[in-house]
Amino acid sequence: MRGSKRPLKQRRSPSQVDIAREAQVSTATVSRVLNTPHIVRPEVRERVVKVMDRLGYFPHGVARALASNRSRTIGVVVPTLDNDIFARGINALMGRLRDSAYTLVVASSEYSLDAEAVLIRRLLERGIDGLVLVGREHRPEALNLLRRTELPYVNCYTTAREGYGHAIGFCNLTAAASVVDHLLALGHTRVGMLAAITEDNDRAAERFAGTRDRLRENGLELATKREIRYSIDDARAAFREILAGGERPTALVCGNDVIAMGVLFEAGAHGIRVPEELSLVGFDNHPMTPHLRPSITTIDVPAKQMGVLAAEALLKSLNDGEPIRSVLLDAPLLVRETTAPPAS
Amino acid sequence: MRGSKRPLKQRRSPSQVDIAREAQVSTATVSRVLNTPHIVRPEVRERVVKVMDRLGYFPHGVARALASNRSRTIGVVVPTLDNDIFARGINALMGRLRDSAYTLVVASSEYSLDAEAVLIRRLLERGIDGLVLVGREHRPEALNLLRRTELPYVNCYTTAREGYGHAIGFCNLTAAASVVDHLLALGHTRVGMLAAITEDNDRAAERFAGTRDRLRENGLELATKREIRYSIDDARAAFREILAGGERPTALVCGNDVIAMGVLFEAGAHGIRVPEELSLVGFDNHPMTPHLRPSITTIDVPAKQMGVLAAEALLKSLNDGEPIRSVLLDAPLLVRETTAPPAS
DNA sequence: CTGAAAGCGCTAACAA
DNA sequence: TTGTTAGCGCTTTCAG
Repeated sequence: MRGSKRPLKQRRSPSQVDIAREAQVSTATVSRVLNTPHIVRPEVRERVVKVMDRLGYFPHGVARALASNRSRTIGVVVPTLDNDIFARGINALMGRLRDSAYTLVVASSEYSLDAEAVLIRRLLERGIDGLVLVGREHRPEALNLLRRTELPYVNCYTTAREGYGHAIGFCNLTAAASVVDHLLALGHTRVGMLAAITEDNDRAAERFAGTRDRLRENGLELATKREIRYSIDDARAAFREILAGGERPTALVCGNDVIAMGVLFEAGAHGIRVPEELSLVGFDNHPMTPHLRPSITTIDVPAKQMGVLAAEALLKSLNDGEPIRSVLLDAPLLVRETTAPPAS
Repeated sequence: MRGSKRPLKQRRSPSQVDIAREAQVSTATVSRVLNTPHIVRPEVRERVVKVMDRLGYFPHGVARALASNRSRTIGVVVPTLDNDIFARGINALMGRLRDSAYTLVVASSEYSLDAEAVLIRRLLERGIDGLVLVGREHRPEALNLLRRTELPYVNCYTTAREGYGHAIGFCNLTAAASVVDHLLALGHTRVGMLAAITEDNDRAAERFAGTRDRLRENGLELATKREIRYSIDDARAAFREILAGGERPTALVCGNDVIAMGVLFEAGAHGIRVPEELSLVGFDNHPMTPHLRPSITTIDVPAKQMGVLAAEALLKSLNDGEPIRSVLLDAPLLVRETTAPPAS
């Protein structure tokens, strides 16, 4: 419902009509001064600009968007901003858009694909020229909407896949595999995983699948597995459970660095030495991970780069009609101090 | 004059005209079904809704905004999303707005008030119904624009002050004072500060001023002071300098938790025991601080609460015409393990 | 290079 | 309860 009681008749700024009258030109000319100043006679242009300044004019973006069918706005839907990896990505995206005078509408789905679909629709209604999403899996309603409107959009934090739209990101499967390779090379055979919730989260699901499958390729099964939220406390609790269950592996792959930190802290509280008694790997390269003692071995996720490239792909598509192309970025393993050969 | 029949752009969805024709009603009725369904005869309403579904209609928010003079969009300008405290605040703000079907436009100023002014103007042009800012100090151009347009806005992370607009936040001055009180009570007399850059940052400036002034009230001067960016590396480097300069205080007040963590890590690298040889206090209650060993004594900044309250204040102002009121929240000191009496 | 005029899709008075 | 009719402020043909 629209709960408006009062008309809220705030006059934001003079209109082009006012400028036109004052500067003795047509509104079309005022519009030209704004959009294509080079085709206006300098003398006239200056007169108009002067009037604009004097009257404190600023363009009415909404009317502009309606008339031109371009809002100069990009939308982005992320699971949450509380996850550093998304905050970083958006900050980069935003920075790039700022330079091009585009604005950014942000929405968070809290890791629900249903919520994401609702938000995508809402953004579409509001009028966006392009859209950035996280992951490649989205609800069919949302995809239909995107197809019908032919809105340029790009999936991030994932890879392109037949029928899933373009992606500017990295491969969680191969990243997880490289984590396993590293652990196997160190001699680990009892490898467990503290994954993030995989429902509605294809990135988490691939980190899990990549880990499990690479182990299988080497004749191993996950020694233990749990799905938890991205929270230090949940990670600590889960690790406590693992300890209580006596199922402690020699190495633990964590769904992301926050989980890895939780385990690291909890291990410390139990006097379990990392990496001597337990190896730990995270994902994301959280800014804290290199500074902790021991520093955390992790996958370096190119959040900033994804943000910038997504912005540029969208801008090029919008401004130059250049088709969006998928980009597969590197997400290298950063071997640090939480991984070592297993004891004994 | 009727131009060529070739539409420049493909339509995003059928328009109300299409729905009206198909459902045998006027566009006004279609609009009513959308905005005030209860005043439309159920029979008609259902017919219209059915046609909307069949044709895949969704409202054109831009046109709606132009006609109604409300965009159902809130804007927010923060220094950066890379700072956890702002990411958290925005996430809460966003969550609250999502529930009310408002969208959020986010912009980052990278701690520049000039950039902030440009962004505020840009948001205003794009059409927002309300605005959330960080801090109380803003460029006069921006303030004039806000005044002229009578846009409802609220300053966060700060307090209200005569002539500075409404604020929903906490007091950095008294927070800093409480930090000093705590240190003095422990017996510290050589207190230093690693502040954040205070230029264009009234929050950082007040944290510094609050610390300095409370010390003075107790007949003490800052033992050492530096201004650095919010970065672990910069904090570590700055602390290294302090050590090299031989000016080491017994307690260090840090501009925020990231800085405190940097100092904590660097101290660890130098074998300096915290809190035995050095007490440390941060600001923000970063999610990591309670888990580190030693856990960091800090000011608990109510980021989430500010986000939610700011959203609610704006929504109430927009929907019910309720005036915005300033709110002063608590930012209590959380005494943890990095503070102890100085080694005598 | 400039002006006239037709809308963009919707809401909001006012009638009926 | 519903329809009619103006616009909202701007861009965009088309003519000149």
